[in-house]
Formats: sequence, structure tokens, C-alpha cells
Amino acid sequence: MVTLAEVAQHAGVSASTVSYVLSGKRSISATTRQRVEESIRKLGYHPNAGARALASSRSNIIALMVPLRTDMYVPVMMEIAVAVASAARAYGYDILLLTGEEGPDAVRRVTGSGLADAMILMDVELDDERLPLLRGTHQPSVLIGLPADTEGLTCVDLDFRATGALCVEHLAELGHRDIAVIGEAPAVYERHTGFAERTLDGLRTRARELDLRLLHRPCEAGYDAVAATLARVFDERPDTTGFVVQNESALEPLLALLRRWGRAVPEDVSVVAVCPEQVATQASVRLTSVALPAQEMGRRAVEHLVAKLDGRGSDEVVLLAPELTVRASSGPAPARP
Amino acid sequence: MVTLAEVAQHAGVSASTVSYVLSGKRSISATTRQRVEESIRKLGYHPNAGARALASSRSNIIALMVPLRTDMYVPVMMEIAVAVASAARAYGYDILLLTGEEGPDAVRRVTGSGLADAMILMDVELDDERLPLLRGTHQPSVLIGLPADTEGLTCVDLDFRATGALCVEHLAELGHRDIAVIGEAPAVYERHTGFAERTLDGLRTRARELDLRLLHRPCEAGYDAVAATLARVFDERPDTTGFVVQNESALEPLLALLRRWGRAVPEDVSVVAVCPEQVATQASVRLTSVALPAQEMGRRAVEHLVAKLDGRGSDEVVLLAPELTVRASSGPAPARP
DNA sequence: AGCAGCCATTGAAGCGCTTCGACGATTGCT
DNA sequence: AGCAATCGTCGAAGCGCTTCAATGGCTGCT
Repeated sequence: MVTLAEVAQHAGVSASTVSYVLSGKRSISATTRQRVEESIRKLGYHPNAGARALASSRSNIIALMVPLRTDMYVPVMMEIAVAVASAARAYGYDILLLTGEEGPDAVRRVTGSGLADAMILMDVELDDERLPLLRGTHQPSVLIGLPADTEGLTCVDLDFRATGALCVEHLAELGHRDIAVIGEAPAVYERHTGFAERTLDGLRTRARELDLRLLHRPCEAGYDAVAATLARVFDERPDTTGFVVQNESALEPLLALLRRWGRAVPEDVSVVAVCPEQVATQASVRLTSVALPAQEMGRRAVEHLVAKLDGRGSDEVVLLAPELTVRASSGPAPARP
Repeated sequence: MVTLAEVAQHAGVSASTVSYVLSGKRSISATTRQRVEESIRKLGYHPNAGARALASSRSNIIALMVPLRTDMYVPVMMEIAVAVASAARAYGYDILLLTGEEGPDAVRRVTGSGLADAMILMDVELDDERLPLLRGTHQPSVLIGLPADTEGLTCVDLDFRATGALCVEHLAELGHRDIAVIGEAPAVYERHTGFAERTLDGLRTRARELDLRLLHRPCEAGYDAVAATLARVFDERPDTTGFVVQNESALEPLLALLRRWGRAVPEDVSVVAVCPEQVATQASVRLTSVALPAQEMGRRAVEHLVAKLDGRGSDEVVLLAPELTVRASSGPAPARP
């Protein structure tokens, strides 16, 4: 294993000079720099991460806590995680992957041990038990998601309240009066996940303002669960003509079931989805949807974190404005009988 | 920040004693141990990861290289990643998340810097460019996937060749003579991904042995792509009654399209999928399938890696035996006209 | 010519931990 | 009772790096 000292010797300079060449924290003459860089290349030198972390108390690692749950739509999480990893690398950081399993202990462990310089938390609940810990430490962190109290926190998230409102407005403009919301699995609401509750709030508020009737039904994944939910919806509100779906795994079953019920999309019923663009465009009907900007959220989270680590940036709540794209799954409400 | 020395002082012992209490590498009297543990708890001490890594040249981190690609079915990857993370934690290791982006450089960087003690590589190609590097280093590694040449490597994977054979056998037993394979996206084959090619090989070999006609069509994700593929299949081989699908995102569209073509499942055509159990049971038809044991693969990979890190274990290729579960999507071939 | 100021470079201290050899105190043996 | 082996604890060295104060050689000014 090649060390700094060996590089220094090979280049005929002192160890500190090599260090300064590497970090650029002091000016180095062009000739020396070149000689050092040459030696580094020749010897195949890589700075030792542990030693560097010890001496500088900087690990250049960002911890990312992803949920372990199986009741969430995983691809979105994965997409965010990958975006975070890519963005972090661009700033010279690596990603430490923590699963939700350990819960708050993971936060303690990571901040306590200096394993990571900062944290990104996903799958935030409204009253998340990890938040007090984050507030109590000086380690920078960013949440992807929005808890109830954002005091002293930096959050990045899609504006799900506005998303809900936007979906309702779209359907209202098309003349729909009875709207059903096919939501995430019940467990997601039971643990008060921020995004789910906020969307619901946006939906309900706007529906009330526009004097629409709104039915919300959580829905497990799987064809049968969707079938049961849909049957219940048409049973309780036969006049339902508008659907808002915030549950990617329910989308394709729903479209299939609507066909089976003899309801044409978009002539008889309209469907608006909250899902990644890819899902919306690859479904059996090209879906009118509000995009879930996974990449952007991941990127923004990293940018804010890096800003904090560099002493720039402050606590801030970044809500990305939702954008609704009209595709083939929504149209004017059918004339009332 | 609390240090070892402070704990030692608080407990009235030397620093090395505290270290030995933590590592258990020397015997410590019960009373001393208790006193030290008490101090650790009281002061909220967490060992500094960097210092530990420097002194012991062990980071207790395993690097996991996941593909960045979008043409693969992500949930499986995610499931493996999460299983790896959980299993690793159980052995006291954390996971460093590397995206495929950096390619071989990431391997160099991680092994060179001592950032991680070992690596797990996913999405292995038959002739992967990262392999020479792994063979050239003394750092333990495990592949999830199977390259062409496994000399000097440890691999964990589902036996995809046997998987292919199993699917063909099942359909053959039911009397199907014309079988179509709906495969992964063309790009997956173009870069010679191990699992895709091996499955195909298993399918073809067994089909030849059993004297069946086999048609293989790669297929992009998305309803339209599946529609085009299916149309082509029925055009080229109108007598096709058996489908093997190794492309999770094509499953639901395929089932919907078969209905549209007026082919009942399983009365007119049988479908065998290679996919996670969850997908098979939640589809609109409960699918006969060979399970993709993501959890088990992740777990096994970690176990082998830990064994290597402990000086136990050796290079080995672990091929998990495929298991075919018969569900509602396969049945006897219809009588020939 | 003489001095201030700057630039490039260095030596040394120290980051917090592990680990090795050493040492006194027990213990078990003859 | 006397000696060897064992046990529990300690001090010190050192892991590979960063960083600070210090140094010497310049340049440019008066």
C-alpha cells in the first residue's frame, strides 16, 4: 500500500507538500505540482480514507437513510437514492446506505462515530422520531419529505398539497363532480407519512372549495385489492367519474378493471395519476399525471447538503411546484343522465 | 465529542483497557468491564470510525455496486440492496453505495483508499471489465451474478440456465409445442448480462432436447412495446400457446393484451414468469413463476463476504436452485385443430 | 542597499484508536 | 514453600494524514 510519505520521497518533497498538492489549500509552484502528480500516478497512490478522516475530521461521506418498507412504491425510492449517489459523487462525496431498520439509533451511531459528515433522510413521517436527534446535533442534514414541524430543518419535497389541489382542479375544469382517490396502502396513512397526508389535505381542501364530492380509499398493492376498492367506490358513489391515483402499483390494475366494468377512459371516467413520468407514459393508457420528480429531489437534497457542509446555505424548506401533464386518460365528464 | 481517553479517565482505567472491553480481544475482569460499560453509556461514547479504521486498517464497510441502468427491473435490485444492507448490519458492517456510473474506477478508488473492506458487485456482465481488477486485488469480493469466467471469484446467483430449462419443461409437460420468450430490453442482451444470456441458453437447450419450437423476442418496457412484440409473435408463430416472460414490466401489459387478442389464460395460452413472488401473486392473473430470490441472494452474498473477511471461506460459485410454483396462468395446451 | 512582504516549502504536532510487549498479581503445580 | 503459568491491566508506539507555525528565498519598494 502506497502512502503519502512514499509519494513525497519519490517526488523529493516533504509530505506536507504532497498533501497541499492534493487539497489545493496552499499555493504550490507549477513544477513541484507536476512532479508530485507524476509520482502519484506512477506509484498508483490513493489517500487512505481513514487517516484522512481522522486528521481532518471529515469523512466525505453522506449517509442516506432509505425506508425498508415494502408497502411503498420502491422504484421512486431507488430513483431518488441513485440520483443522490450520483449527485454526491459529483461533489466528491460517497453514500453510506442505511436502512430504516435501525431507526433513530442509526442517526446516533452515524453522528457519534463521524462515519458520515451529513445525512439525508427519506420517508419522513409527520412527527418523525428521528427529528429531535437531528435538531440536537450540529451535523447537517436534509429531509426528502416534509414533517409537521420544519423548525430548524432543511426539507426538499414535491409540494404535495398543491399536487392534490392541482389534480382536483383539473378534474373540476373538465366537469367532474364526483371524485374518488385511490391512495397508498393503509399503513402509509397510519404512520402519518408526510406526502400522503399532505396530498390528501390538498385534495380535500380544493374539493371543498370547488364544491366537489371526494371519496378517499387507501389501497393495498395487488390486483385483487384494487378490484375490491373499486367495487366499493362504485357501490358507494355510482356517479364517480374522476379518479386520482396516488399508488403506482394500483394504476395498471385499475385501468384493467375499469375496462372490465365497461367504463371507457377517458370517455366515461378520467384518471389522474401522481407518479413518475415513466410510469405515466408506459401504462396501457397514456396517463394524465403529476410527475414525481425523483431525480430532481435527490439532486436538490445533495446540493443543499453540500452548501451546508461548505458553510453556505441555511435551513430552508424547498417545495417543488407540481406540474400536471395532460395525456390520454382525462377528458370532459360525460353528460349527466 | 467524547473520546476513548475520556471514557478511560471517567472509568479510572487506561485507554487500552477500554479498547479491549470494546473489542473483546483480551480478557477483562467482570467488574472492570461493567465500570467501563457504565462510563460509555453515561458519556454517550461512540468510537470514531476514522481513527478505528486507521489504527486497525479495517473500515467495517462493504461497498455495494448497484447498476444505474434504467433498462433493468429496479425493484429486484432494490430488494437485493436492502437485503444486503440488513444482512451486513447484522455482522457489524455498513454499506457504501456505489452506482455503476464510475465503472472500474470505483473499484480502484475503493480498494486503494481502504474506504471499504470488501465489495459486492451487481449486474455482472459475462465479460465484465471490473473483474480483472477484482482478481488483481487482495480485497475480498462477491458477485451477485455470473460472469463467463468465474476463476478466482465468488459468485452468488440464481441458476438461470436451470431456470430456463425448468420453464420449458413445465410448458412441455402441459403439451405446449410452440413457445415464445418475452425477454428483457435489447440493451440487456447487447451488453451480455449474465443472467439474461444464461436463461436464454437454458431455454434453448431444453427446447431443442424436447423438440419444441422456441421464439425469443427482447422487449422494451411499456405497453406499446409489448403490444408490438406480441403482434409479431402471433404473426410469426400463430400456433404459440406457451409464453415465458423474463421482464417484469412486460407482464401486466402482456396479460391485458392477451385478453384483447381473445386468448384466455390458461385455457388458450399459458404464461410462465421469471419474477419476484410478490409480482407473481399480485398480477391480474396469479402467475405460474420461477421466483427471483432477491433477499436470499443478498443475504448469501454478505455471508460469503463476511466469511472471507474472517479468513474463512474460499472462492466458490453458489447457484441457487430455481423453484417453479404453479399458479393460475398455466394449464394444458389446447387441442390442436 | 536595505527592508517589508510575499511565496513556496518544511518539520512537527496531533487526530483517536488498536495493539504489542511488559508487568504485577494471582493461581496452580510440585 | 517455591516456581511457572496465567490473568488483567497498562504504557507507548504508531496507523497515514492534515495543518499550523516557522523558514528561507524572492520580489519590489524606497
